[in-house]
Amino acid sequence: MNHWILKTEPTVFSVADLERAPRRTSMWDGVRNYQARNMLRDDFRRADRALLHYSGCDTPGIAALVRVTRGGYADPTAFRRASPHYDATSTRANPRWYAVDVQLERALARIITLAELKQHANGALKGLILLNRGNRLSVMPMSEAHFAFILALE
DNA sequence: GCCAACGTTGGC
DNA sequence: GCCAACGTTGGC
Repeated sequence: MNHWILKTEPTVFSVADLERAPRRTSMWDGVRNYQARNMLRDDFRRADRALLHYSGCDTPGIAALVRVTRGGYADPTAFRRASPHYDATSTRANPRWYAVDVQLERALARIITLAELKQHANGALKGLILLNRGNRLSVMPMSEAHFAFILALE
């Protein structure tokens, strides 16, 4: 089983959106970065677990625990002209972009802030991609040890 | 294939 | 609002 961090701006997509969704499950779509795309397409598996990370907000940090319920499949938003994520170069026969489905396992009792995670950047969380300087990836792999450590901070 | 310019991300 | 970092674009 793989472990992931999924980054989102809470004003765009939040834990509340997952709570409202049928079966608390949403498509994770709109990713338009090749490195992230490759992970969604090739490495995401049903039953993988992921931490939802809020960025671009007052208090960046980990907000929820989710489960992957469907591995990579062609991102349908790339096919829709009206979608902000529309990409004419992505076709059903040869999709360029991929999505996965995630289900909310639970919101965390509190936001585990990025500032708090950084305190462990040279210790237990050494190597965590989220903490890399200038990191902009919206989908990141993480080790099971890092995953467990972060949850234990809750 | 190189690389400068540009746009975007995202923490602070 | 600032700025560092990065990805993409496009001219050559």
